[in-house]
Amino acid sequence: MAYTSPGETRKKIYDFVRDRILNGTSPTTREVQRAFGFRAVQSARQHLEKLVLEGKLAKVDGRSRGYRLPEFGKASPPQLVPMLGRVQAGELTEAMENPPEYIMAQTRFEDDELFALTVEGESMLHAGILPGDMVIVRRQPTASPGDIVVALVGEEATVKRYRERDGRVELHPENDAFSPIVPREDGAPFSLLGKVIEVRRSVD
Amino acid sequence: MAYTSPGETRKKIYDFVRDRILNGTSPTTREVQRAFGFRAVQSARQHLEKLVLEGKLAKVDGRSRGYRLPEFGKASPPQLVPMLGRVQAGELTEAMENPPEYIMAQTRFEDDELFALTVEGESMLHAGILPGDMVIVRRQPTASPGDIVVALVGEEATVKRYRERDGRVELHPENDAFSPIVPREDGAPFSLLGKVIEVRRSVD
DNA sequence: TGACATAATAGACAAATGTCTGTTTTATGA
DNA sequence: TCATAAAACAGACATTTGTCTATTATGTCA
Repeated sequence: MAYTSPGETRKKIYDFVRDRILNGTSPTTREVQRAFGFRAVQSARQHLEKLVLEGKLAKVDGRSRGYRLPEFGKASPPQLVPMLGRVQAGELTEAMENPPEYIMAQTRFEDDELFALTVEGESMLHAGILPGDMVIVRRQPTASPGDIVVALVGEEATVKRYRERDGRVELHPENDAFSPIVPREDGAPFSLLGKVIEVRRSVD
Repeated sequence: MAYTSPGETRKKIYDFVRDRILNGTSPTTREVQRAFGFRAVQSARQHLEKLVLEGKLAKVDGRSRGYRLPEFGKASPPQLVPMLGRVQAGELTEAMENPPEYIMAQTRFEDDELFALTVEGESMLHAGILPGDMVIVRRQPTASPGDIVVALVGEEATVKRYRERDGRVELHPENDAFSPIVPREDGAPFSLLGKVIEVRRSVD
């Protein structure tokens, strides 16, 4: 390969490795070598090792494809959260047959505690949750007053704010056009599915 | 390893591989072998290849650490978006010295077009953007009416809705307690930084 | 120009890794 | 109980891959 000014090739190599890592697998030393047309492995290796010294890359010594993005070390690892299109009564069984869509998230909870839903209706408008928003939910059988929760009311899953009045559970919308849901009083039994821990909206 | 009922070990191997991939690197055949105490490489290999046949895993033949999550193939690859704490006037120079924090996103835009901000103030309350929300922004010098944009007004970055009236640009809040920002009229020059393409809120 | 750091090349070795063929053991269901 | 499929084991080979030592070429800067 032609000689380049110091740091010039280095930046390109960093971009290359970064892209490869984000796309699934860290490259090997020789893959970098070939990608840049080096005639010696050591050329690629020197650049990679220096990127590690500079802190731009991290590395697990000795392991093949051992280069990583240092950011991954600090943050919690990415999680795949299944998008549940329709919520079935009772159990929240994700349809494993037709492989569900996943979104990436980084939370402090376990993978299998999480699922995601698309919000329908405007009942939580005042809480900043709009129709079409995606909510990431942590499955839990109970909640604290003030939590925004997902509950199964009849056949439908709804997002509401969890309240307690006189020791009784109430699900409050955040929109004056809607009324609170109170158990027994209106005959609609509901079960708590979980607590909303994140809201996402694409305004693409 | 002791013999287990069909499919029992398979599920555990899938979970193991999935975890390893999400944590940075796909395992090798022999790493799976050791992790499960197989005395033969082929034992691990058989399970892995069957997981590929079942569609649970994807694979790049011949390459070391070639197993992947099939979801990655369908969706756009994850991107690292830098979180900009403070926005400096003029250029949005991300402080590369102190390595910035990153969040993961999946958009249809290029990596280097994106950055993220934390929203301050309640001027976009009615658009479902609350104080503390994180917005992912695509750098672009222009916008279309109706877009939610990030603009630099004086020294501060604000989120507003982009409007045009009589051929003049206006930045509208979505909260009656705030007033629109009109260039020249109130002497505050502003420059468009980009368009908000995603809103995220942690209600952890 | 000359000194020095960086970039690139050369060749090699041990270990890791993907892959293969064949055999043995166990679970499962008719 | 028997046939069948699945699970686990054995041993091996060709590449790939990380790593190393030494040398040559080029850019940078005084």
